[in-house]
Amino acid sequence: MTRYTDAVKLQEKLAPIVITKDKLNKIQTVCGVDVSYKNNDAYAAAVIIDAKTLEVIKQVRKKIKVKTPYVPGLMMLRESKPALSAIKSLKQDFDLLLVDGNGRLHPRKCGLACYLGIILDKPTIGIAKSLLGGKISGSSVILYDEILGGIIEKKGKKIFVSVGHKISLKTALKITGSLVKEGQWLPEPLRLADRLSKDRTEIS
DNA sequence: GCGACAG
DNA sequence: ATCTTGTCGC
Repeated sequence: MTRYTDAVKLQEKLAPIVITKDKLNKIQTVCGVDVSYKNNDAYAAAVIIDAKTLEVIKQVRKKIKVKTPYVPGLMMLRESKPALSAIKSLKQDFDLLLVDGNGRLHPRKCGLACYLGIILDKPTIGIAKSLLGGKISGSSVILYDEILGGIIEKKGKKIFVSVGHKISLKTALKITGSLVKEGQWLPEPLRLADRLSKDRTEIS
């Protein structure tokens, strides 16, 4: 029994637990999380912004050792620990989580965003910058005869939005769109977390 | 068997 | 994701 097989079974077990309906209160703060790599180190960044002004409220950076390689469909094995570490380091609550990776738009309908959403029990949205699977039909992505993702295009580039947890695809698309600043491609929480995760300054 | 494949 | 120079475009 490999680690990969266990991960696949976990995804199959969690997929039915994902809540795809709106179970959220007023969204005042949004947290974005992203991870970048350098050698065997993961640099995770989490940023909380005000959903209305898009101004940063709090941000944190975390350096973690990682051995697990990236395997398509099993990104949770490589990124969940660093991501959770950064989010916990914030020591501050938020209303919605934006993850750099897919939610239900995944071979087993359980991408990294679903995993983190369930673990944290938070409304969560998955945002992927490229397609992992599925067919594009208009502004939707269809996988297994089911619409599992939506598309938002800015600056000629697309982002693939899907449900992470406790939110509907419709609401996820609406909120994600409202978080994209004029002239930008990615929603603010992720654009900032992405930039911060690439900061290689020594972490004290 | 072959190709595709979030970050 | 990361490796990498110059180069095209606003």
